[in-house]
Amino acid sequence: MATMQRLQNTGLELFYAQGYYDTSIDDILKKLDLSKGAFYYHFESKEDFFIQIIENLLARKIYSTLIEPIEGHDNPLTLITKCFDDALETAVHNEMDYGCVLSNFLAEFNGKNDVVMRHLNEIVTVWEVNLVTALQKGKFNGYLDRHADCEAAATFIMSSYFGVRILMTSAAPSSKKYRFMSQIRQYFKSIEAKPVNS
Amino acid sequence: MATMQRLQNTGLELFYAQGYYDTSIDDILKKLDLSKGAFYYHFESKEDFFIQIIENLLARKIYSTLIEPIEGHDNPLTLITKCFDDALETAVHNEMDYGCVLSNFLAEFNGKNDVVMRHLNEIVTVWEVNLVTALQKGKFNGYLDRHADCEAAATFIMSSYFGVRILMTSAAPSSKKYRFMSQIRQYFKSIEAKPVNS
DNA sequence: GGTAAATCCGACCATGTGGTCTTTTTATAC
DNA sequence: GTATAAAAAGACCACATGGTCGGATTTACC
Repeated sequence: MATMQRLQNTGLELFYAQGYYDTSIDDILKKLDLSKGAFYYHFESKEDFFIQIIENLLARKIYSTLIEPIEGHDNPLTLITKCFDDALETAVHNEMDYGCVLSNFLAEFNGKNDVVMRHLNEIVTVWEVNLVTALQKGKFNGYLDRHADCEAAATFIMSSYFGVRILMTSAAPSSKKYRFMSQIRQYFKSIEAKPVNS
Repeated sequence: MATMQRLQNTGLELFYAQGYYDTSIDDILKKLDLSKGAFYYHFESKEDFFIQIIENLLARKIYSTLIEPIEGHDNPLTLITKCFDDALETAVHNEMDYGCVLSNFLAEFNGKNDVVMRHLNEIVTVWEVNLVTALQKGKFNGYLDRHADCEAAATFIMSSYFGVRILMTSAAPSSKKYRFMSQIRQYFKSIEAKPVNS
C-alpha cells in the first residue's frame, strides 16, 4: 500500500519537473529503488498511472491551494487576492518551480491525449465553477459591482494566474509576482461594488 | 535550400502539435518523404534544429502577431485590444489550436533545457520590452493614467494572454475569448487616463 | 508451521530514438 | 563527356523506452 503512494508521489514530482513524455518509468523506479514488477503490479500502464496521479494528488493539490481558500462568506475578491498571494509566494520560495502543475500538464497533453485531457479539464472546470460561485455570492452580498460579469471575471482571473506562473519561471519571479498582484488588485478594484453616493 | 525551409516549417508544425520530446526526427522526415541524410546534412542535432526554428520562425511569428501590431502612436490600450482580438480570433477559427506556441514551449522546456530556454526567454523579453515601451509612450501621450505602472501592466497583460490561450484549448474557445476580451477592456479602462474635471 | 495470496524482482522483448557513415544521386562548371 | 562538390539516401549502431512474464519473497491468516 505504501509502495503505491510512493510511486505516485515520486511520479508527480518527476512528471512535474521533467514532463510526462520525458520521464520514463525507470526514472521513477530508480529513484525509489524499485523494479518494473512493482510498478506493473499496481498500475496497468503509464497512462493509467498518470491518471491516478491526477485523481489522487493533482486534484487535491489544486483544491487545497486554489479552491478551498476562496470558500467563505467574506469578500471573494479579498479571498482570491490572498489565495493568489500565498500560492505565488510559495512558488517564489521554491527553488524547483516549474510553473503551475495543472497548466503545465494542460499545455503538454493538449491535442495529444484526449483521455488525460478530459481528466485535467475536469479539474479546470471544478476551479471555474467554484470561482464563479464565489463571485456570484460576493455580488449578492454587495461586494461586487451589480454589472460585473462573474463568468467573464472567472475566466480572466484563471487566465492571468496560469499566465504568471509561466512567466515567473523565466526570470525574476519575485518581481513578477509583485507586479502581477498590483495589477490584479487594480482589476479587482474595477469590478468591486461602487460606493453609493447618497 | 528549399529542403532546409521545408524541414523547419514541418518541424515547427509537428513540435507545436505534438511537443518537442514526443516528436521524432523520423516523424518530420516521413511527412516530407526525406531521409536521415538530408536532415543531418542541414542540421547538427535535434536541439540545433529546434533552436534554428525558434530564431527563424517562432521569433518572427511572435513579432508579427504580438509586437508589430502594437507599434504606433495611437492609444496603446486600443492597439493591444485589437491585437489580442485578432490573435484570439485566429485561434478560435483554427481547428488545430494547441495554444500559444511560445507559452507551450516555455512550459515544456522550463527546467529541462537551459539552452533552449534562453532562446525562448529572449523572445519573451522582446515582447515585454515592446509592451512596456508602448505603454510608457501611451502614458506620455496622455492615454494612460499618470499613476499607471507600465512594467506591472505589461506583466499582467502578458500573463493574461498566455493564460487564455491555455484555457481556450480546453473547451468553448469562442466564449472564452469573448469573456477574456470583455475583462481586459475592463482592466484597461481602469488604467486609462481619467477625464480631468475642470 | 504451513499455505495461499499479495507483493516485488529482474531478465527479456519489440519497438523507437538520436545520431553516424558510406554510398549514391543530382546539379554545376568546364 | 567529365570532374567536382553539394545534397540526399538509407543501412546501421548503441541505447532507451513501455511493457511482459515466470519466478522469488513477504505477508497475512488459519
